[in-house]
Amino acid sequence: MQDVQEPAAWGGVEPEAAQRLLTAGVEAFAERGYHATTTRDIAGRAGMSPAALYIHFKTKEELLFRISRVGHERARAVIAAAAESEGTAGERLACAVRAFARWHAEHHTTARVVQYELAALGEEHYAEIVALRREIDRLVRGIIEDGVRDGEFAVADVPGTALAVLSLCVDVARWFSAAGSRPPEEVGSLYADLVGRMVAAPDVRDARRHGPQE
Amino acid sequence: MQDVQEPAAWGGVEPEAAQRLLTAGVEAFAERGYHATTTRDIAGRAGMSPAALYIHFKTKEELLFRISRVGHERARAVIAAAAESEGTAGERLACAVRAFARWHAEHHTTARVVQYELAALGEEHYAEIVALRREIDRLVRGIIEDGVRDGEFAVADVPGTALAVLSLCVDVARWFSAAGSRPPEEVGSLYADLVGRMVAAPDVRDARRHGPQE
DNA sequence: GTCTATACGATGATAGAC
DNA sequence: GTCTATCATCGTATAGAC
Repeated sequence: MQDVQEPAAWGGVEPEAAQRLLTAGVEAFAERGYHATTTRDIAGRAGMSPAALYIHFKTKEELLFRISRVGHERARAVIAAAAESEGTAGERLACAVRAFARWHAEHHTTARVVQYELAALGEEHYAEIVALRREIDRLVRGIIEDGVRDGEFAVADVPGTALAVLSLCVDVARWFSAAGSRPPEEVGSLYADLVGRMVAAPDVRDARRHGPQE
Repeated sequence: MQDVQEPAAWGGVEPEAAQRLLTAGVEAFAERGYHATTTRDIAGRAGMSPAALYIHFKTKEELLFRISRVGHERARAVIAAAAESEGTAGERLACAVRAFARWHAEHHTTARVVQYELAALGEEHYAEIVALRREIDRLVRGIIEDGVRDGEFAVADVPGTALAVLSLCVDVARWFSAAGSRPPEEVGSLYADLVGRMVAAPDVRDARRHGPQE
C-alpha cells in the first residue's frame, strides 16, 4: 500500500548495518528457511563478518523476530486500512482481500518468513506475534460480520469463512514466484473476486457481476 | 479416503523398522521442520540408535523423499478418485475439494511435510515430486474446464482459479491442529461449499443453495 | 563497530564389533 | 540389522585486537 520495494523498507531502523542484516536475513530465511540458514550466510550477504551480526542482534532468533514483527505490522496495516475505510462490507472485504493477497505476492519473500517461520520463534516472541495475528483475524471477521448483519453476505460459518479467506491470501506467499507468476495486482483482483463470490448473498450476486470474471 | 490412521499407513514398506523410521520422520519433520530435525531425534523416536537410520535410508534427505513421495501419491489418489467419478463437474469438484481439504486436515502432519519441505529435497528427488504435483494440478484444472464447457461454471481465469482452489486446500495443513480445530469432515464440507460458490455460474447458484451455508 | 580467531557443542554420516 | 564409538565438519556465539 505505502511501501514500494522489498529492500530498503526497514523504516528508520537503527544503524544502517542493522538494516542490511535484516534484508539479508529476510532473503536467506525465505530462500532456505530459518534453520537451514547460517549466521555466516546472513552476515556474508550483508557484507560483514559473522561476528558483526551479534553487535546488532542478540541472537539469530532475535533477527528473525524483528523481521517477523515488522512484517506482521505491515500486514496488519494493509488489512486495517481496508477495514476502516468507507463503503459497504462487500467493498471493504474486496479491498482488504485485494490488498492482502497483493501484499503477499509483492512481498512474497518477507511474507514467506512471516507466515512460515513462526515455529522458530522463542516462546515470548511467539506470543507477541500471535497477538498481532489475532488482530488481523479479528479485522477480517469483523468485515464479514458486518456484511452478514446488513444482509449483503450469506455466510453460515463466519469464523470458518474468515479463516479460509485469510488462508487463501496467506498461501500466496508459498506459491508466488516473482518470475513465473502473474503480476501481484492480478492476484489481488482475482482473489478479491473469488472471495466476493464466496460470501455474497444470492440477491446481490447479479450486482457483483462486473469484475474480472466472465 | 482409504486409510484411517496416520501411523501404520506405510502400505507394505520394506522391513518394519523402516516403517518406524518413516513414521518418526513424519512426526519430527512436521513438528520442527526438516532442517531443525536431527537424525538422532528421528532414530530416538523410532527406538533405535542414530546409526540404524542409515541401514534403511542412504541419507536423511532420502528419508524425507520417501515420505514426500508416498504423501504426494496419496494426495493425488484422493483427487483422482473424485475427478474420475461420475457426476456433473460441480459434483466432482465438490467431491475433490471435500476430500482434498479433509485429507490435509486429517493427515495434517504428513501434509505439512508434503507441502512445506519441498525445498529440502535434492534436485532429482525434487523433480520427481514436482511431476506428481503437476498431475494434481492438471486434475483439478480439468474438472473446472469441464464445468466451464458445460456452462455450469462461470470462471474467467481457469488456471488462476484452479491454483486458488488447490492453494486453499493445501493451506489447511498449515493452520489445522488436531486439538483446537473443527473436525476434518467439517473443514471438507465448508471448503466444498466455498469453492462451489467461487465457480458457480449465476443460473445454477440458486440450485446450489442446499449445502451447509445459510 | 567491525574484524580475526576461536571456543564448544551438535550434526550427518561411517567403522567395526556383535 | 543393530549397537557403540567416533570422525570430520559446521553451527552459534564470544574474546579481544584495532
